[in-house]
Amino acid sequence: MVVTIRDVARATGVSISTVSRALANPEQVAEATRVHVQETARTMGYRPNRAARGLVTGRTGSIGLVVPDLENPFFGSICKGVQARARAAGYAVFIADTDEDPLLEDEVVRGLTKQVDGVILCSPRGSDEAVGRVAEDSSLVLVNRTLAGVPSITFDNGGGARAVMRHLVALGHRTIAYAAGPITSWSNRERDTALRDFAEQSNDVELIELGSFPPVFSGGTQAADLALASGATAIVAFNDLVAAGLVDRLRHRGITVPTDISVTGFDNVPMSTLVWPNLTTVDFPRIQMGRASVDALLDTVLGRRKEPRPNLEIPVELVVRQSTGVLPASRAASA
Amino acid sequence: MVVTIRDVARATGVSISTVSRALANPEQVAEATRVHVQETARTMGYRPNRAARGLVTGRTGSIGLVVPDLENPFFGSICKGVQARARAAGYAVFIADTDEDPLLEDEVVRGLTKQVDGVILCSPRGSDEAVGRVAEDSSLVLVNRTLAGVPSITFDNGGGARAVMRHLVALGHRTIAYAAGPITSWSNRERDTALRDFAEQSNDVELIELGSFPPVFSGGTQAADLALASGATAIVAFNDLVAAGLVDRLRHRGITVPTDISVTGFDNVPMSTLVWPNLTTVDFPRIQMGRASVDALLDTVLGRRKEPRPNLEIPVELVVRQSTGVLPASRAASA
DNA sequence: CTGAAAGCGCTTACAG
DNA sequence: CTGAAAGCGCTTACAG
Repeated sequence: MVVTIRDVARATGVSISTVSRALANPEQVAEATRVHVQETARTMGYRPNRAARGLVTGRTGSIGLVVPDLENPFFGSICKGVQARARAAGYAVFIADTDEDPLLEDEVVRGLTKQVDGVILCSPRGSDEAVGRVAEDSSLVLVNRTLAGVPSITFDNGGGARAVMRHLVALGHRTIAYAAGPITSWSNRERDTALRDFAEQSNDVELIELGSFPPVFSGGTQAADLALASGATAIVAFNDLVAAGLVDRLRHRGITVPTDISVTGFDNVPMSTLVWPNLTTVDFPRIQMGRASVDALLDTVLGRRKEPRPNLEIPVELVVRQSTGVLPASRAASA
Repeated sequence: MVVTIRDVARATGVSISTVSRALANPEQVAEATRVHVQETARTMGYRPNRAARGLVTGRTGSIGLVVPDLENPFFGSICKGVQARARAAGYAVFIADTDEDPLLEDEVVRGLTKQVDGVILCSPRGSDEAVGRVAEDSSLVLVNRTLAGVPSITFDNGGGARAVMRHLVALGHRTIAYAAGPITSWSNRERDTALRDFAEQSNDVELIELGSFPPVFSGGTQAADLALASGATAIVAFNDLVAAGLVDRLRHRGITVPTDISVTGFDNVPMSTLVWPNLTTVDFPRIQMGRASVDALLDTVLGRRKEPRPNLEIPVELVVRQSTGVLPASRAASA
């Protein structure tokens, strides 16, 4: 039922070697033969068996993509970018969801490594040691984190955090709270450090660290009361979900955003324009990151690049919407 | 660098046949040999090359998953379910995003079919003919749509629609509007039919069809003004995004949900609890659907089931939240 | 420019 | 219970 190279050879009257060449290295075959073979292959619906090809070439034509949670739209977008670019390059994509479990991640990557030419790993949780070990026996590109000696792509978290601070300061805010994400999160550390450095370098801005919260809606609910008690006039949330939780809890406490207090997020997930007020946030071009990670992987897999390219940082952009406003006059004195 | 069955055979002092058996069919090998081989294989970090195995067995150990849009959380959840169940069954998952393009879908499925044992196809857009043709030369399971002779899994859209109607009628509503989704959408047709049938069978309920809208936030924005003009006291939206757009536009028009008018969605996406008021909606257990689709595929691929199982319908559940309320007294007369 | 042959890493009748 | 051999569908030196 399924047509093989042998069927095409028989139908064309040439050897399987010639069929193989006509399809994979057309320039090695006489024009007449080439055309005939290609034509026949197409009408017969022949598609080379990739597994068989991979066995001899050592290339599978597939890449692996490992993400912590497919349900999270952040990773969904990355998948989309990876998928699109991989297809354009003729690669198929294996996907694996690690459920935020570092052990599962390790197991999954190892299971995948034989079946693919390289792996794109979105691993916010795994330890440096675990990731480093994996990098030894497979071509790896890290997304959203760095590790010495391993190519990676990250967003410019620091730049985003500074843009947020500049924006809030321009609106008159001087006492700013940060509702941090998981301490194990690389993104969180980058943002936190940039926020703190910014505050230290401007002598009249105070940064209040509210603590670490789950990176979800209820994390924001928790953080809201602490933020109010802290006396901050603006709250920087670890991400949009936390920001949404903050806004919701503040409303229940009778506080209006942005009239009474300003709130910002990170990520610019679609939801950020669905809550009211629309969230001021930092846009992370996730599809672009997905595409870039495929390029980086193919660079190393195909040996297209001689000098190692340790990390590529993707610029991000502040998106100002309705959740930030000028410092309320009544609070100006407290600053 | 990579360890093959030959390396294990050499290290163990047996033939590669025995190594193969000890690993794949342990009961065919003497206990002592089996233990020794298994032990050695493990310490050497041997993993059978799936491509090579597939070449001889005719089974790839992989399945394909084709979705219209990975960025859409609805499909992200399905992916997650598919992924989890596939891994549990020892299968790897190829993923493909068709960008809502029926032509690309066809091409992608054909490209995949050689590399996998079967395909799970989430294809709300492709024509019956196109899908039928694909079904001929690959093991297929359809998600969220049916087609004669092809196994499929769907949600009980009709049951969900009826539950919504019963709920609204119990709250006193008699004039109910439907903001429909794309007319090409199978889910939309199912919901629409059930809503209409329900209205026809109860002699005092009127269903007003507002027309077809894009299944996104702005679709709801469009529908809101039509709904208001229609005189309906409750609006059933095609999905949660449309419902969110409706609520938002109604607020801008000075209408309060649910005091003045009730709104419901479908899907129960995470966002439905982030908008205010939280949406009354119909929960679709998407992860469960992902898992069920893998089971259905393996049933046919592995021939585990003799009689064909044409369609499995997954029950759904009404989730009552804050966007629906009793019919306002001022409007009771108009019903 | 083309074909015969070897071989990629495995599984599985077939003998013993 | 175990091994030698054939073969899955391809690619690629090696001859010609």
